[in-house]
Amino acid sequence: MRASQLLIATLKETPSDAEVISHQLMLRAGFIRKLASGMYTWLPLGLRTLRKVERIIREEMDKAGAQEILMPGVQPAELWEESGRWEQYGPELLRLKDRHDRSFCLGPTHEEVVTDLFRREISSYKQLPINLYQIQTKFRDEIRPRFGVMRGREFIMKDAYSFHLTPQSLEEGYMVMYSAYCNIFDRLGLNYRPVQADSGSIGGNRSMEFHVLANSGEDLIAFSDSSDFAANIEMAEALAPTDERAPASEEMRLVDTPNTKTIADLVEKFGLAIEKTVKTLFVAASDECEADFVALMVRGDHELNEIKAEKLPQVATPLRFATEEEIRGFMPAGPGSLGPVNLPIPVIIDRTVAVMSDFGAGANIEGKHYFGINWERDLPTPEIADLRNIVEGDASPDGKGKLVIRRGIEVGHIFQLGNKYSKEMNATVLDENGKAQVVEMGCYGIGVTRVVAAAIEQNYDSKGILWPESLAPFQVAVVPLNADRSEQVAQKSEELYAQLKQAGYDVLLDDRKERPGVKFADMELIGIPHRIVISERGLQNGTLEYKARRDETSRDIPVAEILEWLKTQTAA
RNA sequence: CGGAGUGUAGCGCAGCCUGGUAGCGCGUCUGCUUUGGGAGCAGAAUGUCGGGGGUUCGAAUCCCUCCACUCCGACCA
Repeated sequence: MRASQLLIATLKETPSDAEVISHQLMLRAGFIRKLASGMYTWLPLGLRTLRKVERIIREEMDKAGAQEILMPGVQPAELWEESGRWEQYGPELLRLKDRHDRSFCLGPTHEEVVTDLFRREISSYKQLPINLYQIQTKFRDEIRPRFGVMRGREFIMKDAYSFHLTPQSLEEGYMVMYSAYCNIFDRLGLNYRPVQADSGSIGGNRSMEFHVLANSGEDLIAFSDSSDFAANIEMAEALAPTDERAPASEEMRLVDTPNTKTIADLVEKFGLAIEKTVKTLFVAASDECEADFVALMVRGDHELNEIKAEKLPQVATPLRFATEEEIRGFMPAGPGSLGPVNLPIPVIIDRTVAVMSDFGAGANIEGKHYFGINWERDLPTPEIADLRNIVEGDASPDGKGKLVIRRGIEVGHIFQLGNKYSKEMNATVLDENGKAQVVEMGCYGIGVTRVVAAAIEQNYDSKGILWPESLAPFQVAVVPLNADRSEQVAQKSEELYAQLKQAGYDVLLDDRKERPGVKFADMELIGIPHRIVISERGLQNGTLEYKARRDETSRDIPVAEILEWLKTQTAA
């Protein structure tokens, strides 16, 4: 490709609304432009990188035995009503009507469509297992799009769906996808980790996320410092403390605590150690609970984990916190003065709370707290559960080592859905006895556009992007200096350009009439991994100048050896 | 959805408080010079000051309203 025929829309200044580095660099390097909040146009350079990501994904999916299809971006409401998600999905699902007033949505995912396809086309167990995938534009009306293409509303996703006769077959298919994903992220040159994850709104059983490690990541991941355990913080189990509960040493006493609404206030005004305080949170109860609300308690310095809380049978799904009004409706105190003593509703305490002694909590009397509370002595120990988010330094749930917390960008997610959709939508095949069997499903996603941003978050310097070889829009930049004044330079650069193309390289010839500084700066900003400079000065000595994007300095290579040299560099 | 903020040339911004002919830097165009790290000089083009309404002799500036975008929050009792 000739630079003179390429839209190189680089920017010197950083657009003011770009927060994270990948967003800034994608704008500056001329990869994307914003059309509306969370929606971007991909410019030629950006599209080249996007296509490289897609190609790697396609190759590995095909190698793993999946078949590519393409489903519509707009989907009929009927399918979503059938699966129950028309009701469930909420405002993130962008709904629209056609001229006949029929309801549709912009597809945020394609379980319904693919399941419908399956039940129409596949009827025998002999056709299983099967894995169908597509690379498609999705639309999710995110509450708050941000960070450029990292959390856009419109984005490209590779989504695959597998169908199996038995859970064992599903497990096998899942593991095939697991290794395909590892191959994909290896080839993309990313520093990533597979982590145990919650299956979220899509539903189902086993699930793993693939995270690219980066400080700008929106997810928190917990790793063991001495095993390969890794889990999303939402999922990581907080083990019960190994310490026994210390014996009571204080009397329980009622203390006046006016205007003390928060744990921080309590710690500050009354000198209570934060580890000696508990938070009491009221959440809506499920139908199987007699009361309207349930009280959940975690230690003052811990956070409630909503996903864990939601899984408790007594707690309503989705989790909903009681409003102050609701609390005052049946309690003589408001939030800020709540605690376990004399509570008229069921109480569930975190494992850590269960081993606390001599602790402080609201007295359920406005403006008063009890200090020196002890389980069993002052009140019976309530039901105990794992309720909190893990914190750095907690014991690893696999019993090996301590947990470290890092940030990650979720770029892939694999699930075992089981029969959630196949059952609702009656996707069955005949088994060898001629009986209809509901199939088992798996689903496997990769955020294609997000991968591009994530790669930049991991690979940049003060001058611009440092593309991994496999993602760069071009592998090699051929940069002639002052070719318009030197016939020799012009000729040699054309010759080298042709040779490199011939040799199979993705090469950009910077034939623009620009000064050297401009060319260097652009090529570095864009992040092309290899640069060959052709100058009159060099040619007089019979050399070209080679510099890898990550190198500090360049080196002169004899003209005749440049192809051989480049081969050694790109192989590495 | 709650809170805060922004909207002025392609990009980055000043001007607004205190109403009076719309500015700066970068970019773009022309010419000359320059030519190994985002050039210099000279000249030029470019604006519904987000939209609508109001106040006023006069509105980018004050008031009302709508829109768009950004940030923070949306369990921390």
